[in-house]
Amino acid sequence: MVLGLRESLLGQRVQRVRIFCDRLLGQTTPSSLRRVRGGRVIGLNRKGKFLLFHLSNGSLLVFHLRMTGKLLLVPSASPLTSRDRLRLDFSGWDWALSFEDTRRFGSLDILHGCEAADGLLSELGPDALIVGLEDFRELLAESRRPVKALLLDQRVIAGLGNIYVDESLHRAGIHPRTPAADIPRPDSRLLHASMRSILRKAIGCRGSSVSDYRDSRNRPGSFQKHHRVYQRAGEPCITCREPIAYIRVSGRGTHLCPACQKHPADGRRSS
DNA sequence: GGGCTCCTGGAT
DNA sequence: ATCCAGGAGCCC
Repeated sequence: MVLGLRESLLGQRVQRVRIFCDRLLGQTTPSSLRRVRGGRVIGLNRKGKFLLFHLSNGSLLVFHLRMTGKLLLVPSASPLTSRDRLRLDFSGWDWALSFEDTRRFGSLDILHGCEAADGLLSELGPDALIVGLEDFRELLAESRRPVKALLLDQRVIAGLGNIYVDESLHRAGIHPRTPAADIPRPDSRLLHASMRSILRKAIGCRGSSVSDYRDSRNRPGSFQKHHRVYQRAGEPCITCREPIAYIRVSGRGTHLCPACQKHPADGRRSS
């Protein structure tokens, strides 16, 4: 998402911001909206699941798409629809940025100057694509929570969601309920590697479109074609043909292969 | 940890 | 009608 937006938006000057959703509006103030106007997009980055628009006037727009959010480039002349939650117009450009979000869980925070370092982003753990193997191992070693819960916790490690956690654990052969600290060194190396390669590949595929995700040019992602467990309950495991199971782990629907991903306690319990 | 909440819509 | 969903914050 960032890559696609960056090539089109970088250098554009914000002409106006319109918000059509009370929830989104509640997160902003009229004065902070005013301060955004006239700023040029000088940087577009990602931090975990947050999208950061740096403007030349010191404003920082922080989007989070949550489950159903989309940032779409639309012709600036295109009429507003009931799906539009926000519209960003740019000076002298025939494209606009539209934020659509069926379930309205998405967010926009507008920060200025030094505020940018506070709150929100400061709580985030290291990005899953940046954290090194040894730091990753330390994060695991410090907790006995189920490894799935740990990987989903953005304060521990930022950027992973339900799909990529399930896929990473499957490829590393780790049961999602394994206490993180119990993961042996060879397995944590595997997990670190699979997490990185899956995220890189998924980004290359422009994400996974389980239902309605679209990139900024309204194209679905294609990584769902490479899912080995997510939404494959009952279908044979790619590696061992065992049917993929569906369970609940720390409140989240979880897909795994019961044969490839053994829980360490299973052996003890059955003997 | 588990459970509930914020929302809307699709599948069954 | 009921269950489920790419997320995450709040409560006990």
